[in-house]
Amino acid sequence: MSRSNSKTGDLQARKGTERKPDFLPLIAEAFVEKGFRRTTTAQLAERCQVRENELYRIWPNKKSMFLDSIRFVFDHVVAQWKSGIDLEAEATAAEQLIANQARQRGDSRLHRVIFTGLGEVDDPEIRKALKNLYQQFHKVISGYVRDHREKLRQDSDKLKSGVLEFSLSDEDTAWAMIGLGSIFDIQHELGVGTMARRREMLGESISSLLNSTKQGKKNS
Amino acid sequence: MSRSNSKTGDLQARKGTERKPDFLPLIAEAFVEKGFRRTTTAQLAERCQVRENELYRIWPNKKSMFLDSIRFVFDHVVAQWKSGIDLEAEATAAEQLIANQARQRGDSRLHRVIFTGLGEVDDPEIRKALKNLYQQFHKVISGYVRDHREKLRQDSDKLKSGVLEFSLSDEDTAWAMIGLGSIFDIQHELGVGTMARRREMLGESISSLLNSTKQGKKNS
DNA sequence: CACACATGTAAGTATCTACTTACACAACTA
DNA sequence: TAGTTGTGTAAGTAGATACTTACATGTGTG
Repeated sequence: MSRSNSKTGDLQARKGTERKPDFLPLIAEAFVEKGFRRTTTAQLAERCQVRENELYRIWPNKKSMFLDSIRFVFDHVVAQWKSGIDLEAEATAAEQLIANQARQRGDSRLHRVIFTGLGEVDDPEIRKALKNLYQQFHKVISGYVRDHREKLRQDSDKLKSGVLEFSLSDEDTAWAMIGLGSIFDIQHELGVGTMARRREMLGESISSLLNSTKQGKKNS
Repeated sequence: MSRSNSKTGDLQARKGTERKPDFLPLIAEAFVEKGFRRTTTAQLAERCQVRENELYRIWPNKKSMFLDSIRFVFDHVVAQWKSGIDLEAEATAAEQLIANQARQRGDSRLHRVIFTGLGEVDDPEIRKALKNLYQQFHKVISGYVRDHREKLRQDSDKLKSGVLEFSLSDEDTAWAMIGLGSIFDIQHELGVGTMARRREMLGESISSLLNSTKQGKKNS
């Protein structure tokens, strides 16, 4: 009867406060589906198959459940990115990320958490958590952009001399990629266009920004 | 004492149901600041300097106040765009729009309405209104992109033959521009980076997409 | 003036919901 | 066994808030 199995699908596997890791995925899922305001603590308890006060023994209030959920979903998304990238492959990580994004994006529905969170930015803690989330995303993606362009530069050196200079900095490019992902999510959420067209838009626009060089730009 | 002055700052200028155009800007402003859920009908009434039931004589419920506000803000933003564009100027409308965006964006805070609205997309009416809003934005911007590129093509013909072919379709470019605007708003909202850097990111990335041609793209 | 009707004021209601409290029961410890 | 501590159940509370109702006060029209 004592707990010995450390992880199962059984919600009774762990006891009391230790069950936080069991509950968090369920709670995060609820927030992802409904957002912060529209998710009630009663619903959260029901998903976890406990009473509300069990949750309040773990978290002090609903907001901290939400903050934990933001972090959880972020970790989940980044892990998903990394699992889809083969470092041995000939395509750069950035290229693989684009290809995967166009395929997977919309599954995680991270944006639901983010958008409803953005409606609560008056709260400094939520604001801070979201800012942190974006900055971490940006850091990861910037790294991919840098590596990608490094490789482009090396390939270019072999053919002709002259250093490649890109239109946008790696950092700006990374931000732009995040923005393009956002509009993809919004289109998806609202049912604008078809999935095929959204994918094309995402893939083409990102690779255009990734690869556009100053030489390649218009005259004047 | 009777109403004769049709438009003043005075909220008593019009009477009853006719005062909708007086109230709507104030209501829209409230939603822009706080979003849908966090704005209470009591606050709306206070802003309009009437009791709540006055508002309920005009609108059947809070949601339809929100729907009207979405349309109002959209009109406001598009009017602002157009007022900033000089059709006689040598720069294309798209170029002027970019320059103006980098300067003005963040004033309207349209995104607040949109983001909190995106948290309510379960509601079919709100979903529809937002979808419509995005599609109208897209239509306007697509037109700017088309005109801009038309001019580029004409200029190009004079110098050298060979038709310019752009990396992205006009439509995809327009969507991408909207996405880049979104991330600008998000950065602004969260206080990520400085305004100068955000502006640079927005301006550079948009003009890169606007002007990037297939010839200009990488080899292979 | 008298009547109909629109508008303003104020109080109320029903519902929702985050969070709490009271308490029974079981397990471990002395 | 007795006490303490942790866990589960159920009910409750206090506050917020969308929306309503009752009624007083004009206001225009015959």
